[in-house]
Amino acid sequence: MPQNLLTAALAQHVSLTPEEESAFLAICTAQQAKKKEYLLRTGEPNHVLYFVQRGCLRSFIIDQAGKEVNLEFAVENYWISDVAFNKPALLSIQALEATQYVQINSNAFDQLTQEHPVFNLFYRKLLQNGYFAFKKRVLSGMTQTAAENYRDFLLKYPDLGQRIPQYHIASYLGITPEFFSTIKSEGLDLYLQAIS
Amino acid sequence: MPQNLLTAALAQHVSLTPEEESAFLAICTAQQAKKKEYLLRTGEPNHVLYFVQRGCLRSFIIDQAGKEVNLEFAVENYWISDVAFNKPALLSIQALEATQYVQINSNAFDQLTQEHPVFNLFYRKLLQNGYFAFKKRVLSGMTQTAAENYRDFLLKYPDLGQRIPQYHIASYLGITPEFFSTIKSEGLDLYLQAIS
DNA sequence: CGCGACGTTGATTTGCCTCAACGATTGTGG
DNA sequence: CCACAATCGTTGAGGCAAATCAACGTCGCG
Repeated sequence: MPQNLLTAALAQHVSLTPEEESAFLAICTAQQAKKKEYLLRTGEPNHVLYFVQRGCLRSFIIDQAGKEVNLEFAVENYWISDVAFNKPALLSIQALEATQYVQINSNAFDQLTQEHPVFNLFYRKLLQNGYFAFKKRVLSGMTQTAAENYRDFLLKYPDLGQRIPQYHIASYLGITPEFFSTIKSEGLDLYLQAIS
Repeated sequence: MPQNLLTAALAQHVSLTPEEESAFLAICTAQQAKKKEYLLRTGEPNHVLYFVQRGCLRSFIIDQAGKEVNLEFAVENYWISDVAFNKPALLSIQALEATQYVQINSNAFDQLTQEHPVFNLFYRKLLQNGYFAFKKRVLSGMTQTAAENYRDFLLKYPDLGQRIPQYHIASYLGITPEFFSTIKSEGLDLYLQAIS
């Protein structure tokens, strides 16, 4: 199992003894998904946390009009999951590229935290980061224009624009592919700003 | 100290022994704020979690254009805080009515979790609920019209519209007071739908 | 009583969407 | 290995949602 990325991601949040680290790795299972493969579908029972080692996953819903709306992308070194465990999933999760990932069962993780309380802190930090990111995104959605949100996207996912279809990015930004196309052609300057 | 609401809010998430409950109450301090009083300002050190017993708090930022943008309201029985502890605050928190609340220091809470691990679970649930709510709000922002978001607001805060100035609600919805006024006059039917 | 804060209304403008058409690229079966 | 279809990105015309700006009425409060 290629554990380097995963253990590095752990170390980013908490420092672990070798025992703790191996107890954690014991509840992880390495998986791979082909392009377009579903890991989870809305309504299915949901009790898994995903960590991407290579490739790209997306989470999305289908809105009232029947359109897919992308909520998040998870590329290398990202965690992704539905919103609440042990309930029917709100989101669907799908691979956009051939993807190597690790999955962690939430019940096994709960057990792990009882034996090794340090993982409470780890999970808390994970949650706080996600919470923080989405609070900021709500604010961005209220205060910024689509072109500015695109600039933020470029900073967060520098190379993803070259890896997946553009309409997925448009959907993530909450705009149509047509308007996204317009933004890009008008706003090359924004890109230059972003990478400078 | 009026503890009934607070202990009920705890019991909603975890079941506690009398010892655990009193250990929790020991780190809570009851406070009150006058209308318009600030509990926290952007940039200040931030290490407090708030629970509202009576009245109303709001969290907001000032955007690039200098306008206040409301992120959340906390009325009776709501928790509210900035996004990350022990960092300069991103948000400001202000009372919109005379407010009774309880504040909990995050460091004291950390200590509490070490003595009583059950509070890890409590905090985790609090975080998950908040995370969940904001993920849904990002999606709502992308898929719904302002009138539909207003309907959601009415369901979440049934009487708040009668308690605070309308422009605060407009700001929370991400629209101008003028357009909010238009929505309301056109969309009384939406309200009737919402309460039915 | 008078002033300032608040809500409303209307005219105009902007951001973004819908629909339609059209190249370019990809991939797949023959 | 080619031909054709499907997928994808782009462009343009027209339309709707919401913003901006300005003016005005109302109310609560000093």
